[in-house]
Amino acid sequence: MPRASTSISRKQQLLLQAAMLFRSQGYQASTMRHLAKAMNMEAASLYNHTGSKNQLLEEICNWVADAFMQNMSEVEASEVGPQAQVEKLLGFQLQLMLNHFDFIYVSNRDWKHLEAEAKTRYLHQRRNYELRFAAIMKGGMEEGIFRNADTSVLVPAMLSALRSVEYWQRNRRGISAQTFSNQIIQWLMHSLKNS
Amino acid sequence: MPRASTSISRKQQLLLQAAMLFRSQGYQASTMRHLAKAMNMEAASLYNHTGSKNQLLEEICNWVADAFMQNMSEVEASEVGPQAQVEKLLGFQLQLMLNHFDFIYVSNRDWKHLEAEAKTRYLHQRRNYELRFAAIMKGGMEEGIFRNADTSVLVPAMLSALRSVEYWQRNRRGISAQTFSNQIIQWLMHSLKNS
DNA sequence: CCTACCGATCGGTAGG
DNA sequence: CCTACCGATCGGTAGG
Repeated sequence: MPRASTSISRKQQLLLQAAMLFRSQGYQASTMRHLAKAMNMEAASLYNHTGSKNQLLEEICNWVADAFMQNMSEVEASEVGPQAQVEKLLGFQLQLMLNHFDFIYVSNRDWKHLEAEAKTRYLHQRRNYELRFAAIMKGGMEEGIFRNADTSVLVPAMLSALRSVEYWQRNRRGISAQTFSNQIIQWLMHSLKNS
Repeated sequence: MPRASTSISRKQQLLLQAAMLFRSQGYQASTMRHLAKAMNMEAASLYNHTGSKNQLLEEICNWVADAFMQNMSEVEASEVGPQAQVEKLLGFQLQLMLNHFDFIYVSNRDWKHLEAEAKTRYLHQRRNYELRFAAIMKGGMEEGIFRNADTSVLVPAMLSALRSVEYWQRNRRGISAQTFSNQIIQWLMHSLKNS
């Protein structure tokens, strides 16, 4: 949840640093002492800004889930055809993954360490996102715009394909983020074509 | 490295249990005491079968990397066209992912916890696999069989798409592993078509 | 925001 | 393969 401008609150800094640390070391391997160092304070002082290490993870996952759901709602509200909706959705998701890589990476990998209720909520939102994505796809198939396929296979496969941003981030090949994003979208949209 | 038949050695059992535990809890969150329980022994006794917890991870990742490389070599040796080679490669990889899910999942997520040399070796093998995959793809593009694309984007995207087996494993939808595999391959091969 | 500190747990060893 | 145990480190609290 980075703000564009100045005056970022201490709490926001903490969340940013936590996401960065969790991404590079993994949630379990990340220690509050290490996080404290990144914040230039003692470990004990962190507890003035968060209730626990797990709460930081929860806030990261919640932020990501909310962002996904907001994108979905915005796309559904747009009065365009299935093809444009899917393209818009993929674009939104890629922008999210590129601009907030640490957050998405951590939520994707470390949601298993959420506590029971938070984990259930997270998984429900994920499932909901997939179902609404599948609904758009099905609409497009019925209109004959997309080739027929089992959306319970195709949608997860498409979403997984987007995770190749992880490859791109690790060793940014010559191309820009925007070019990368465009090529992925172009390939995926082509893969749906009916011809 | 599960054997099909009986008389599986104690060491193999340990590796299997470790992979299962690491997958469900993550490497860092998995304790030797928990692993010992799964093996019906005390934690100290595990050290008669392995040098350390990290060695177990290393053996898991090595086994996976070797399996990938063997598949690639077998495909390269086959005297068929690019289209059949890619299809074969995808089939091999999916079978591997479906039959040895724990091993692949752990190596995909927890290789970061390998020690320096092992990590370097692992990443080199991964990179090598991707490059050889890309070479096959380029061959197909030059022959006009595949539509042109930047393989440094396309190959990681295809490999990422295969990771949707994780979705399938989590909540096996009505379809069988073989049907799932066929549908993914069909979709990916279609996405490469030049028309 | 810090000093001081604790109870729990971890990977691993000694010695049999 | 077990009992006994250790040094290190962890998340978190007390009290200011």
